[in-house]
Amino acid sequence: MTMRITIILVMSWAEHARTELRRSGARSGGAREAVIAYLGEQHCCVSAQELHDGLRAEGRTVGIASVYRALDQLAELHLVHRVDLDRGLTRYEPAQPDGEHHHHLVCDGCGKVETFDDPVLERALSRVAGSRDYALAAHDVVLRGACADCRS
Amino acid sequence: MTMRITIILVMSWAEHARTELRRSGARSGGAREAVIAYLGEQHCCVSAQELHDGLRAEGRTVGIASVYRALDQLAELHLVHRVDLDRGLTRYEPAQPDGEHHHHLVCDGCGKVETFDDPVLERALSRVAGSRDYALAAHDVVLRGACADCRS
DNA sequence: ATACGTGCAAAGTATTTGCAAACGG
DNA sequence: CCGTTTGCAAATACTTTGCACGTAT
Repeated sequence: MTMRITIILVMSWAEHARTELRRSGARSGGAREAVIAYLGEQHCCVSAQELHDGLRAEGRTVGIASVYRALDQLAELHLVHRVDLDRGLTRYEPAQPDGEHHHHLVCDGCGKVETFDDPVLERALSRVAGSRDYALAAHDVVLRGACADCRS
Repeated sequence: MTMRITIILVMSWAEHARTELRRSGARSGGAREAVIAYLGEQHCCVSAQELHDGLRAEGRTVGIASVYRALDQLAELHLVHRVDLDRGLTRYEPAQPDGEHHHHLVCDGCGKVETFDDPVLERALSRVAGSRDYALAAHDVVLRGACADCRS
């Protein structure tokens, strides 16, 4: 008789981020920990200001400079993606360790942000990068238009 | 006997922009004219500062505020596209009247910017927008990576 | 003539940096 | 202890706005 035991190791993004930070030689501190905890609960991108305000609303007061420093550090380790949806405002979202990601669809009317992913799109992007001999590190795709509600 | 005369009207982007501005009810002035002339000579996107410096180098001194105002107005009429390649810095490029456009490939190493366009990519984007019932107004695609030179 | 265009300076917004104090390993 | 992290304030970078004056139509 054979028994097969499968252990599924589920590590949340926040845990993953803490692990990678430790591995990179960083110490831990309250401000960055708060940023990680907050980001881990987001399903889509947030701006530094939103993050700052969100933490304040939870009672954790963190200097805005520390928010930016934490985000920089996380981006450096590829733990967050920077997303530019509005000009002049950077948004950040947790990056999945397995490279899984999505893109954004923004409604010009109501500002609503939806996400999507599309294998054909991804293949087209890889093909373009390959044909120009670029080692692709990141890619951003933003679609803008009027959603069904805003058109009716 | 029938004679068919085909007149191919080639209008430069700058001429087209002037025409559209006039049609929109705008008057003409030195600052905006300098911006249009400068943009018309660009093959790819430039920032407001680059444009301002470029004009100054040519001896045409234009207030930076007028540069921004001209760019806003041109963007409003869809005569220029705004392009975000770096966070916190908007670039502008002439928009072809026929909707023809390209996307950008940025080298993380040397900062070089190349352009590309790809029909498969465009179709994939249209399909995504359609499936979500969005009337697509614009789309931005930026690929980032290391170019062949920077990898060797 | 009258609104639009322009330049300057001031204000605004997002982000970064200098520095001294607090803190973690 | 010693180097990292943090908060504050000041600095920076880019862009917008207020206002007085010039200019095109």
